[in-house]
Amino acid sequence: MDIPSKYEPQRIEDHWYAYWMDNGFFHSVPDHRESYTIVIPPPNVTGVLHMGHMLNNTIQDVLIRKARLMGKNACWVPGTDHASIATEAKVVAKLKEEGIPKSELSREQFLNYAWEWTHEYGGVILEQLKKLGCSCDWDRTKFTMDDNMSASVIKVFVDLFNKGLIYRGYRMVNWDPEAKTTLSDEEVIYEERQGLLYYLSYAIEGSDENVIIATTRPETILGDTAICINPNDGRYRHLKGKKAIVPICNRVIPIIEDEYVDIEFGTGCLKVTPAHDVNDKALGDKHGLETVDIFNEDASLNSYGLHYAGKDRFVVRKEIARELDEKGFLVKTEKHINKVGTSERTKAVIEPRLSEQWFLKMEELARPAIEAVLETSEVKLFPKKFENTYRHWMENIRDWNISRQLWWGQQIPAFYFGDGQEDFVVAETGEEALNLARKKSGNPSLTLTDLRQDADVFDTWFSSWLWPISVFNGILEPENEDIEYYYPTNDLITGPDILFFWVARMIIAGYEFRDKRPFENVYLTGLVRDGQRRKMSKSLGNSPDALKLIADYGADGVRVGLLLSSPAGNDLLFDEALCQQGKNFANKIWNAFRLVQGWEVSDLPQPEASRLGIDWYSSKFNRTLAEIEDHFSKYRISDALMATYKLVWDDFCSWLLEIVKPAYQQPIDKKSFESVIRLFEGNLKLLHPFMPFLTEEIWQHMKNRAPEEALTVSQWPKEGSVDENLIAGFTFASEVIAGIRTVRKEKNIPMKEELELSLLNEEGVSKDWDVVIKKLTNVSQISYVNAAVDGALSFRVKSNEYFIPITGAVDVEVEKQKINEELKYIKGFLMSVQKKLSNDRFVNNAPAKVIELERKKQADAEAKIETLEKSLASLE
RNA sequence: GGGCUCUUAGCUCAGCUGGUUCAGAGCACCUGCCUUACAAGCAGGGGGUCACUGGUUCGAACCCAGUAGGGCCCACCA
Repeated sequence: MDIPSKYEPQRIEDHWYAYWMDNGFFHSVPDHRESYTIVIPPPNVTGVLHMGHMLNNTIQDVLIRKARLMGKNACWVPGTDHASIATEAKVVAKLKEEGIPKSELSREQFLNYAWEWTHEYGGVILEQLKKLGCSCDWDRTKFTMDDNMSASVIKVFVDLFNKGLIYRGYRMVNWDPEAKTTLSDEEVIYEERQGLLYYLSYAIEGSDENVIIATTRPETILGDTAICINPNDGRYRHLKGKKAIVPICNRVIPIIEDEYVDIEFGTGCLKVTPAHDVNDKALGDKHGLETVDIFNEDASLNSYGLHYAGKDRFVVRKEIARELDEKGFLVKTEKHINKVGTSERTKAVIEPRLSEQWFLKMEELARPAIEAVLETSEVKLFPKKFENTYRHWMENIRDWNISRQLWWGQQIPAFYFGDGQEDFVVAETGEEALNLARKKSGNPSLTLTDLRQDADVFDTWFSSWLWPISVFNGILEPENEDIEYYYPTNDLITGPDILFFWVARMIIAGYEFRDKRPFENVYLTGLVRDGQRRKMSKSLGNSPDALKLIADYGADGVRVGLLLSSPAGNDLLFDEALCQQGKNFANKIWNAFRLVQGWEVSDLPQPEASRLGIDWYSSKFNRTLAEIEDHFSKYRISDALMATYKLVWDDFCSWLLEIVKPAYQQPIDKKSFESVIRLFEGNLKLLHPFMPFLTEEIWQHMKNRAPEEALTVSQWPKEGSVDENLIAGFTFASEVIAGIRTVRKEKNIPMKEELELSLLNEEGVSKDWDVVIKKLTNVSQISYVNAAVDGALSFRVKSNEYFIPITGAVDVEVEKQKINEELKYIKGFLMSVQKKLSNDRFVNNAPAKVIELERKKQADAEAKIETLEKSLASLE
């Protein structure tokens, strides 16, 4: 046989991928067929493939390939995200390595570097997806900063501004002093850190009294503008209306009252620093306090920091604590664990900071998106449990801060023409802006050079929330053929970690800009974790190299490995052993193919066993097909795979092929051969979404096929009839076969030695399957008897008793013991059934169907006991 | 602190919303086999008080309450 006995994925994967591409199988254009669309969650343009990508892209490919086989016009749109802060951080770091600080570059120079970087590394990840077998329509590849993608973002912003949904606000935001930008709440990660609680003494103006205040951030006292006590706190009532003096800077600040203050915490007395704490800001607004910002944008102190000006906040914390101590203001310190917000990207400690930002009002926008998921189910989440989290977030949604103090991204199209709060206009182009500005300012002589564009860019998600629309250019040309045909898309596959960042906002955008849902189903995958349940991450070094895995196990093996244990929404505990299982499965199929391929076909009559086996497998196939469809409809991809796995490995390879297989070097009859090939092809179709490379290879090997006959573009099997009698008959026969094999094993009788089989047929089982039993167990003849056979080994299936005469003595005692054990069990079982049936309340209350079943159980058990007792008697 | 959710075999999970597909699957494990498709394999086998405690019911892995221990989301105390 010239086909290697081991499947060698490396040999064929690139070949078939190129073949599919050359024939344009993944490319879609609108036509008369029903569309099936997936838009890829765009990975960061400079990213590399990690296990999370592998998992969710495999799932997407399974769905898209299945849809393609089902005759739909399948379109999977790939692309990448500019990921403003992540990419900018990388570029800054790279430039820093080269000795170029960002501060020395102009915006244009920096952007040149960033684009260079993007072109160099961008799209690496897309090439990696090809290795995995992803059947994306690469002609449609998009990048969130492509010209028309950016133009879409700008247009949407202007539109929302004109609708009155955008405003500028002086707000407390999460400031990343490292990246010198704002972060959204979602980009802040809270960490528990051991810190100190400093007890500071403030003098009361015009008295000898002091008040002690606890704080974790002594450096912020320079920004204090009030002290706050709880009006219900008797300890401080006498301070009402007095003033305190801030140590070191000696500012005189009012003592105010507010129930916000927790009497139990610290000393029950709070220093208020409106510029550097969200809650203090609220207090400040409420009580009309002054705001003193003591930080520069890199979180070093400004001139309000007095002699600490220019020093970093953490340095100042230590130094000021020392000074306070020396001057007698520091009463004591205590250890204290507090939660510190850190930047997801730069890990820097977040500084709450007041600044001018752009906001999008969300409450109104969110309404249709809430309805769609929670009321009308126009958009369905899988698994459903995420609807609760979704509800919670959406019903408490806050306005979205969409500006970022970065350069990499779409620059906000707001143009300032003066220094007043309202001296700006918003427009898609400079020309339009100029027109508007002339009108608004009443100054017709304004020129473009008088306009100053806002320096900030949009939050990345402000471009990706349009993704399902903008990839089809549906914002700029709302009625183009593509958007009308492909939108709404069908399924979205992504991780639950970006449910709010992305999924919820896409739903919002879908209704706002298209008045339609962006997709129907959202499949939320789990996170990929390692064996110790740790999240896979580069920093932990526990994430395997995706490409190496593919090299080691084959793309199909890795795909199967990933899917085998990843029910929707459950975390996937990744273990390379799973890929090994996938690889083994691929090899199994490969060898089944080798077997069939090696058969010599001849014009012989079809053996009865083969006919029966083939009919049985057809039924089994159809029944499993229905199960698989059911699993797919519920997005239970791993169950669909497992059903396929068992069908192919157990039913097809272990049973059918063994039934049909001709004796050594004997030819096979033509009819059986053709049937087996047809059934094999059916298997390949079921397998193809999971294992595209292997199945295409075998498919093409089996017959010479024209390109349009490729498996990738063939047709998913149609539902067929299921003969339950055949399946039941086979199941019974397989138990008989297992019984015979067990006897052989226990008695060490080699397969080569022929056996004879007799049976007491109490079940009234048909003799049809005798031919199959004979073939698979090397039984020469099966005879039907009326009484137990002496000196034979026996076993039972249901109420049938089977006898195998053997040469040499049968150990009667062992046989008796076995029968007695069975008797004991079945009698116990009968008792429990009888107990139920003699319970009047059971008989009166249980449904008739259940009672009938119990009666059948009783009858079966009694019959079996009779059989057992007879054979016991025959052994006496 | 608020909300959601989970606990079934050594591991990862099913168990379709009380009753023979009720105790399952895959992997792992054990025992035989290099049987001419496949040792990446074949055949056979062992293994679970369904977290715990009560309750409802003729009947509970499944429903209710409580306990213990995980996980997720949101908010966040200076």
